Amino acid sequence: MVSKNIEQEQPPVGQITLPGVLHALSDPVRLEIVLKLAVAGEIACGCFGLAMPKSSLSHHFKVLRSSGVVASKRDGRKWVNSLRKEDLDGLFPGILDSVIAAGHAMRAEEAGRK
Amino acid sequence: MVSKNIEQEQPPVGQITLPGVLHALSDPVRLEIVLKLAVAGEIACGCFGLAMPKSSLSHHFKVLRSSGVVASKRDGRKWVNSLRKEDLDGLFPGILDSVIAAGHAMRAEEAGRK
DNA sequence: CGTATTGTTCGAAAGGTATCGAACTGTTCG
DNA sequence: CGAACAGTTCGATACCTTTCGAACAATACG
Repeated sequence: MVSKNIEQEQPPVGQITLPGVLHALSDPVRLEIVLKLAVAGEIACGCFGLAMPKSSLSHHFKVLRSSGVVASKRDGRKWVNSLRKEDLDGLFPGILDSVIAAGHAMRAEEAGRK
Repeated sequence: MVSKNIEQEQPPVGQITLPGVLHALSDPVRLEIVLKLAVAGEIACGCFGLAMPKSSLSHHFKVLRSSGVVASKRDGRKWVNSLRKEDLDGLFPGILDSVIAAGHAMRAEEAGRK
């Protein structure tokens, strides 16, 4: 039996909902995660520069997975996370791209205002 | 003094945040309100076919206003609500349009599945 | 096998959110 | 003025979220 639970958490395309996705993206920590994934493609959970306990990060990844935004797969002893970009683009064209673009702009502006 | 409180609730463009907007849109009731506003342009609070008490509706409008998604103005004894489309498009290009399009597609699919 | 690594799960505390009924404010109209 | 209307505000309840530490599982490596 291979990593049973996590795969079940990730819904098929037909079960992804618009409010669910928007809710997942509406948390600053999760938005940050999505922005990094958008740039890096695939990252393990621990490789974010976020100052949080592992359990908090794990919670946010669970929300991202169960809403259908992020896919996670085992690779050795890490988990490799990636955006479900094709699924989301097929369901809600343009949303992911515009949120990512706005999120990056937001971060750039925050950095400039420091 | 003219309708003092409500205007203060509506933030200037500089105070609208991406997580705030996404959170406002992530509730099914509020998403429904936004979709109707997108079609109708301007609607009074009571003119939604939503089966809810006035106080619940009022709460959702408050969230929509304080996140910067909706503007409300007095007109006689009604309130006229409208989307802050230009402000949102300026801040987060494409997000509102893609959410509205996805929301309408979602509703159409729900109707077809009845 | 034992240990380190990576992340999950559990339980609890603190705060936020949705929902509702009842009371209230501001506006129009007779 | 007084009644009707449109929506807000208040208080209460129930639920959901975020956050954290501690304990647990799965994998890799010596």
